[in-house]
Amino acid sequence: MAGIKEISKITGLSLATVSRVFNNSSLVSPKTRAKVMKAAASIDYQPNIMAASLRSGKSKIIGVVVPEVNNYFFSGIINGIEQIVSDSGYNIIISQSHESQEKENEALNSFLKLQVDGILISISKETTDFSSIQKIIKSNVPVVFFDRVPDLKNINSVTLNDYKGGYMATEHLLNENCKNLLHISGDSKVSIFGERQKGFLDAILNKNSIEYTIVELTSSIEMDREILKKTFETNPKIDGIFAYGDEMGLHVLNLLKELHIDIPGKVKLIGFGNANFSGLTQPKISTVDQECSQMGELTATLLLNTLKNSKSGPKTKVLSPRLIVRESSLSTKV
Amino acid sequence: MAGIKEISKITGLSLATVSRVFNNSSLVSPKTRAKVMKAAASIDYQPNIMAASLRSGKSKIIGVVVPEVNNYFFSGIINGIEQIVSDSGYNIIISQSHESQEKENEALNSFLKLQVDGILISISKETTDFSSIQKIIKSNVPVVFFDRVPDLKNINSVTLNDYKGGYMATEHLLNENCKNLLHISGDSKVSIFGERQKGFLDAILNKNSIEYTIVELTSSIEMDREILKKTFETNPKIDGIFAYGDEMGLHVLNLLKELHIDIPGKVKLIGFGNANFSGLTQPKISTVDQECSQMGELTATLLLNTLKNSKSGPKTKVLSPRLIVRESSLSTKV
DNA sequence: GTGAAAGCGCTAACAT
DNA sequence: ATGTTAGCGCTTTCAC
Repeated sequence: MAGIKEISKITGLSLATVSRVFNNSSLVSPKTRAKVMKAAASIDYQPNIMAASLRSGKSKIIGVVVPEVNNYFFSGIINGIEQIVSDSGYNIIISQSHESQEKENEALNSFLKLQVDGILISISKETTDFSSIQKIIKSNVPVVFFDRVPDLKNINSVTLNDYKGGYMATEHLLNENCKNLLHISGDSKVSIFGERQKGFLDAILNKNSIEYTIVELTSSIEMDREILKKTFETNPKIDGIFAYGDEMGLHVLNLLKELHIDIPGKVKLIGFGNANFSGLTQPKISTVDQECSQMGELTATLLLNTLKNSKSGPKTKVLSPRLIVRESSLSTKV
Repeated sequence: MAGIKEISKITGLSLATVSRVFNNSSLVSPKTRAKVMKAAASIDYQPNIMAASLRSGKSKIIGVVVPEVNNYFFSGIINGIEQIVSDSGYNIIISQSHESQEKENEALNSFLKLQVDGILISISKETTDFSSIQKIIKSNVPVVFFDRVPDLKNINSVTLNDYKGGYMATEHLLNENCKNLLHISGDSKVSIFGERQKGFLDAILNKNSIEYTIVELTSSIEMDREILKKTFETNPKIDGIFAYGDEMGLHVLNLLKELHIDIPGKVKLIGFGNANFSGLTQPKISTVDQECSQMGELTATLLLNTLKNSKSGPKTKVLSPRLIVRESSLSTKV
């Protein structure tokens, strides 16, 4: 591995000067800079980040923890992050928690050992013990939470207004003349699902003659199907469904087809998340967009700013969701 | 940041001894080891990987480059890799090329600067210039290619037998009595798509009275739809379609529904990749499974072995695909 | 089984 | 504008 020493030898300049060239210090003459760059090219020089980090205390690495990478929403966020971070000289490293508290802690520890300069994280559904997270915060590594945030004070966060999203989705069903709603909720202890549920309830509040059911599904899809089947049998008057996610929406679509219940004829359906397949189903699933790319960009920007002006106090940003009306929730075919 | 020095101070032992404890050197007495561990726990010690790497020349980091992370296949591979690597003490860092040669090179360079111990990569569709890759290989960082491999000699690789997959898919359509086949191909210059196409052609070879068409789609989905529409108009006798991927299969499904052509009644369809949504469509899409998890595991194992026995010569592994028959290709409804 | 000391490649005072 | 030098936190001979 050819290093800075080699370049110093070739050019006859000191290590310091060579180093300065690569750190864009203004205190180098153009001639010297050119000479160094030429030598660097000739030996195919790659700066050793490890050494630089060790000395400077800055690794130029940002750690990102997401529950799952194979997910339209999170991968959209990652793309947003990459976009912002790419020309700032930082590298990002991605870890998946696979919705496990343990793996999340492992990832966080790895990041610490790697001396990352900052951490971006959306916590797992399972995470209820925030001690690891608080350890990180105390260790003075800046953290920005996105989408799924822990219930802690004084943290940086970028979230979606899930309450509003739930409200909008429900309101849309009501506008389409649904009278008997079903909300298929995720685990309401997870912040985002709880908020969507609240939005659902508040949209119905004060509306007359609207009935509703809520089922909270947290198990396997096979079990969920059975529960839903029972729900439809018990409650055949259901004419509007708000599913907490598009994937669940797709399952509902298939289940109702099996039960020979027409969507949107008999029952209207709306999902959440604007997954890539939601516009490709039959009928196309109405949904709520989560502005993932924007969320990624904001999250990264927030961290980058914190990295610049060390102490600026915790910042919070809440994005507004966007209703996307497609075929599954419309009485009039499009 | 509490370091090894701190522990040395607390325990009264030398730096060397403390270091040995964390490196599982056998030359430490159990008593000493216990004392060190206790001290480490008391100050919440995290080893500094940067410093260790710098000194030892081993970063314990493996870099992974994939075209896209939001993709059932690649994320499956990543999971496979994680599984193998997790209890080996290595960290993995993931970069996306987004199918761009330039971003791929950037990722590779970042890895080099980070002094990764090894690289796992599936090259982008765009990559035709292998100079960056050859640079890495020459730099003695072990590389294992998976799925999409460059046309180079003496490389480690784990691939799917895409030829066989194409053959199987086509044979299946023939067995279902299709007489006029359409193969929707990806860019045949990309190794995997070229192989699938060859498999398609060979399966038809020597079969009597089978007609076929191949369209190679490499542009946007809107353009692709137009091309396909024309193809069906020009060639109304098509009764079997082999699409190079499940996403394209889904598009075909929707397009044919618009054109009021029944699947599988009038036309049989098979995709490739076993994407997560392919079993959730109406009808469910028949496909070819790529054994992604197994591929990830093998890829990681191959690298880990190379990392152990430095020079063992390039290894090559080819996996067999698995036919998954669902509704879209069956005459008899399931 | 343990310790002393050199040094990995680079940066950042400080000096010139 | 350039050079000298100390040292980041750890590993690793070599000595005892």
